Amino acid sequence: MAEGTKWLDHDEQVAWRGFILGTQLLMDRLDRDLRLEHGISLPEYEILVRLSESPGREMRMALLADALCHSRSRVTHAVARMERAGLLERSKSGQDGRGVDAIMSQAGYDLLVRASPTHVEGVRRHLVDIAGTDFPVVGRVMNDVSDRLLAGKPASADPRRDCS
Amino acid sequence: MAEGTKWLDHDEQVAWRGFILGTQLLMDRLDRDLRLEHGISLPEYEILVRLSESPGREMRMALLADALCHSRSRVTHAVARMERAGLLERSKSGQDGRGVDAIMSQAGYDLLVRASPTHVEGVRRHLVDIAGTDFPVVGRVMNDVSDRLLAGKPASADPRRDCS
DNA sequence: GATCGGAAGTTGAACGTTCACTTAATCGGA
DNA sequence: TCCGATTAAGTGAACGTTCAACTTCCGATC
Repeated sequence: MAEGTKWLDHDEQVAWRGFILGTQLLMDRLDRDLRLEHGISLPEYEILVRLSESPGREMRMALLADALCHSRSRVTHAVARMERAGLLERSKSGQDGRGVDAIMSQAGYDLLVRASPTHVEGVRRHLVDIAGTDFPVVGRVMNDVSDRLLAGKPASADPRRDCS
Repeated sequence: MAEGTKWLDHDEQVAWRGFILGTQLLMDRLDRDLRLEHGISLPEYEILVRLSESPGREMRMALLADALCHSRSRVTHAVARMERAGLLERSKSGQDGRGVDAIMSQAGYDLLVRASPTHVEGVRRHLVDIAGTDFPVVGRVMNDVSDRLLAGKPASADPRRDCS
């Protein structure tokens, strides 16, 4: 124990375990609520959100992957499942012969409209309201954490488009 | 959009997305580091930590599940894999004929000793140091989130032993 | 001292993610 | 213009978690 490692003191330990447990319980809860009430998972919901914010409600697969910080493979599988469920369609992108656009369907948009109150109210009830005036602090810290962990992996060549 | 839902304003939205992305990247990174350097996942590491803190370095399966807030089934599978890997053993508990104890092996303890610097340094570098003086705030918030989400589900009958 | 409800743990299938590999299309110099 | 490198996307197997049974055992009740 006398190596160079600087261990966590008691308070840090309590904070860290609270962090791990809290995030785990929070994400589990948000996921569960979406599944039970709308038959959709949190990752799927996030894909719908990104598509809905993109012009034409469509997005290149790679852009979707970068925005969510998911692997290309993961997005391929997820989009394939969602296409089977009728939430979106795929079509070869015009410009780049390799590219594929994921295009939100009306059913997908309708589902998002129905599901978003569930999600937002969950986020409020289980995090925002509990954090109170400290919520901006938590947000800033976790944004810094993201920035630090993203630095060094330029991900995509497009500036300002990585994991937004 | 004119229902009762109170949507997130711009700053809240930025904070929330930073939170989701930051926790995701952080956990992925800690998991990856443990896997690459020690061939163990973060959930497996957490099991080793709990066992190491328990008297006799052994723990009832249900206690382990409650402490980590994992399902019984999940712990059964994880412990089975770790037993195969020689990190621990299982033996029927004396008192309760239904009970099973997970007992850390010397190899498991040695692995924990080797892996913990990796983990702790990762937590420091990627979260504690970045949060700086705000880290206690983050810890308090996430502990409150945990408490709120645990309230209502007494989990185990043992007071003060739920998901510690 | 039999019976019924519940708790502890396991099992196997289904599902979603990761990983390594493959295919196809584009880009950038020689 | 041709060729090698790179990028976009998909594929299928492996892995870990969830879910719904299921078995075994405890404990309370009458």
